[in-house]
Amino acid sequence: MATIAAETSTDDLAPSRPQRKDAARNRDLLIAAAREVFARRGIEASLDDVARHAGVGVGTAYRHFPNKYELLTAIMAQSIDDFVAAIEATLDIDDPWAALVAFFEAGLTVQTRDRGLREVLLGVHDAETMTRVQDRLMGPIGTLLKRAKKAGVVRKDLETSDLGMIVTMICSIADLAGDTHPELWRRYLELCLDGLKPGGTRLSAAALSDADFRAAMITHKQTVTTPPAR
Amino acid sequence: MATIAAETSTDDLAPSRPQRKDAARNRDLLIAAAREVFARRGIEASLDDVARHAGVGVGTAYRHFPNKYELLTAIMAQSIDDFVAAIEATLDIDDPWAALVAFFEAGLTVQTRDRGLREVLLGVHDAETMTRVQDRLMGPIGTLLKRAKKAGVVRKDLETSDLGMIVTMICSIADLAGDTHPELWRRYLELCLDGLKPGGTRLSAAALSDADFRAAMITHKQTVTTPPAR
Amino acid sequence: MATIAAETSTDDLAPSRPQRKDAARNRDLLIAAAREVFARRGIEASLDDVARHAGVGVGTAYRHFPNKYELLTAIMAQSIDDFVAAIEATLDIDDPWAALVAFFEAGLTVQTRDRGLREVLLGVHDAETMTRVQDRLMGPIGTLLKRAKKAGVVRKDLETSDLGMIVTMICSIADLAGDTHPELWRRYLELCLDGLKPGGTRLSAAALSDADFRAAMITHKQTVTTPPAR
Amino acid sequence: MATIAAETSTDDLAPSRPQRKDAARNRDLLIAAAREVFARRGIEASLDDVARHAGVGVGTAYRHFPNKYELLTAIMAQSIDDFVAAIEATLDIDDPWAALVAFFEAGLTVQTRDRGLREVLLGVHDAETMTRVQDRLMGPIGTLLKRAKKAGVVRKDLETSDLGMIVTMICSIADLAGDTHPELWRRYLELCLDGLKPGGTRLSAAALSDADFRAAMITHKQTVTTPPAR
DNA sequence: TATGAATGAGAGTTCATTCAT
DNA sequence: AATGAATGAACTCTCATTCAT
Repeated sequence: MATIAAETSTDDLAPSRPQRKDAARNRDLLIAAAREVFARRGIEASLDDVARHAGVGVGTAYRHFPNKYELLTAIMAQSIDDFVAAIEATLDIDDPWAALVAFFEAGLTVQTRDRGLREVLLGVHDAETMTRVQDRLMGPIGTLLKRAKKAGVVRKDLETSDLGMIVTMICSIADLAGDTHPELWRRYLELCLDGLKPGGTRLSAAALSDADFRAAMITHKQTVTTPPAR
Repeated sequence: MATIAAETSTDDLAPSRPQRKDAARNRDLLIAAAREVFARRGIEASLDDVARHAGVGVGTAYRHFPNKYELLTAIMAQSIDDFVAAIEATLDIDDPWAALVAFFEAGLTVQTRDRGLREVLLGVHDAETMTRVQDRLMGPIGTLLKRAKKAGVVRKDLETSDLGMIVTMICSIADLAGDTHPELWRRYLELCLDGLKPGGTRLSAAALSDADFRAAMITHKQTVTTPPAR
Repeated sequence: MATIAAETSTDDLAPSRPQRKDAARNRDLLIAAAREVFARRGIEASLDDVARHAGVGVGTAYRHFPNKYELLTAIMAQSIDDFVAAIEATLDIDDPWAALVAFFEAGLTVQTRDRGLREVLLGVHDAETMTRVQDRLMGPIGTLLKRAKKAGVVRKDLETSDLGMIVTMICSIADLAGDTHPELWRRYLELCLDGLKPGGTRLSAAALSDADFRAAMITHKQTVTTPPAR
Repeated sequence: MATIAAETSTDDLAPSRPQRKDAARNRDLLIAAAREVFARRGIEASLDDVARHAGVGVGTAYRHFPNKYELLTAIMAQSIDDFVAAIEATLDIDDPWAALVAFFEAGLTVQTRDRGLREVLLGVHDAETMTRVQDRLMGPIGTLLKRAKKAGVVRKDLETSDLGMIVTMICSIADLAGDTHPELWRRYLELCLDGLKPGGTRLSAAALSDADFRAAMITHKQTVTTPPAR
């Protein structure tokens, strides 16, 4: 619900900087292009590609965003807003199992469509973004799981971190077959869901604690994008 | 058991080609070095690094492999050798369920240890090697699955491609937590295994056909470098 | 006294060109900003910085000056105004030696305070402005020198160009120590002054002719940017 | 005498790396090109220019030197060696005044020919190089001055730092007129030398202490080349 | 006329790939 | 056959200059 990213505010009262017409348009073009390019080719795509895709020069990209890293962060802030919003919405579903299923579907629908987002949520991009995402998601996820457990619709040994891990795990289906079979992930979600139901065999490995899970999503690769540079 | 890679043939008599042994040795050195370097730093590591690690010049790498990308493929070939051997070994296990579990464990044990290998498996587009690998794996996997189905220990709607997908999917756990929790993947394997048992809910998405699965592992994303490009 | 730069003329009656005043004001703002920015950061500072400092857009800078380099030249023009005025004032000093000393002090006081100005003086290649400046300076300097020679307070082999060269030369002291020892140049001026007195040894190299001196200050090094380039 | 820079050592005993034929040649080409380009255009010249001048690709430059900064440092080490050697050689001159004159001529002959060297010796490049230069020069310069003073051939109020300042100061003549009148600096050296003789007027500003002088040569500009980067 | 957004060439640097030795 | 030097395209980022508003 809350928005990290932009504020296309009421442009009638304060005419502080009216010029924004074309600039705002280009900014939007850039963001759209970046979203598309990163979604398709991953976050290693070059800014030249993004600019070309937007139909502007590289310099324009650098006028709007101080560097690739910030552009990525800006885009992802939006995508993550959508992501979080979709997940928070599932809290309104009464049936605990349906809510859980909805949670998975929401998360996966968003992530499977966007390779860049997947990479960012795998921690390839930066710690800060990840932390903010986690701050907003761990609560809702915990709630969802608690309710499902209380209702007895999931196995008792399931923990919060498991849900995150499972989403991430199923995401990788999209890396393999996303282009040609964009809905294939549903099959594996359903398979996994069956595994989440009560009555499963004892799990030999413990789940990550919440702290470890958060750390795992952050400490890791991080090779890709230049860090904030100071 | 069978080896794709080396052909340590026996022409020690004709002194005309004394290099043969050295060449094979260099090839192995390179593959070993590549696996180590890529396993640690991912496939973005430079070939110079690999060559240095192998104690040979870059040129030598290019004598053995037309490009980085074929080297990557070759690595996979070797790993897949191990992998295939391990899997073929599971055919000897009488209990169909135990055999299936052994299959997963074999595959995952190999792949979770090697970041580069995982990236290659998710990203390679060398049709030929992939094809060869698949030629060797699809049979055994099919057999494993058929036996499990006949014994009634897995759901009927499971298909061969599912097993490959699931291995790949669980692999991604290692991307997240492999460094700090190297055995965590077992938890999610067990969860998935519970989902494979009979009595699950109907799956809404069809599995990939064998052909599509093979294509999915091949057609693909261009993570590495533009291929030969002319 | 006379001003190259501004022409705050008086057309307040005809409302056809009410901008005239604003334009002149902007020009002055720009020059002031440029001098401050360049004085502090050297002439490598960007025009965006200068414009921001002046509180105008870059475009405005380009309306007033065809390029960075002409702006630099204009700065010099202003400084030279001060410089020339200060120097002309020394013509009123009766004592020929005191007048000469006053000339040096005037020139150096202005130039040692401004890194950008020094860089421009060492590096500008705008023939026209330089020429105009020289037109105004060569006369007074010649007069000063002539009087000093006639009075026998300087060596006979001194020529007009020498005085300019010496000023420029001593300026470089400010590049070295201007920040921490802003008055150090006086020491080297005094040393040089002692060298200008009669009775020195024969000079092995001829002074530049006035024409060559003017050319030397003009023909030149390209520190700034490639000129208009088409 | 001692050499910081290279060691074109005895290539007959240890054939450690024989391949160096072409590589060494290119390295030499690069150094020669760099010296020429930097001497002519200053240290802001681009590595592309240097490489083009050497007839090699940029990549080659980067094979031999990790970055522009190191290339510059390497070149300058050599030039500075020459510089220091030339100056040290003047210690062998018996006549104190002649030695002093020789010192100035040696320093200026080298520096006036090379704009890049001038910039480096003005502190534009890096602190370490400067420090090393100073370590080697302050001693000899002090000796030269002491002898001249004892012999009574220079004014008593002259200090070590003055000699360095004067060289730097006269160097700027080369910035102005070096291209067209490469020997003009001699005129101003002679003028200054006359000013150094005993009997001058009292100097109103104190000389820099040795420490301040060293600091002045270092703390200053430093904007130009990228520092070592960690 | 003033603005500041857009442009694109150019700088430093890396690395897959080629080729002389 | 092996080496490692050479190449050049590509990447990120800056800035003088142009141009639509």
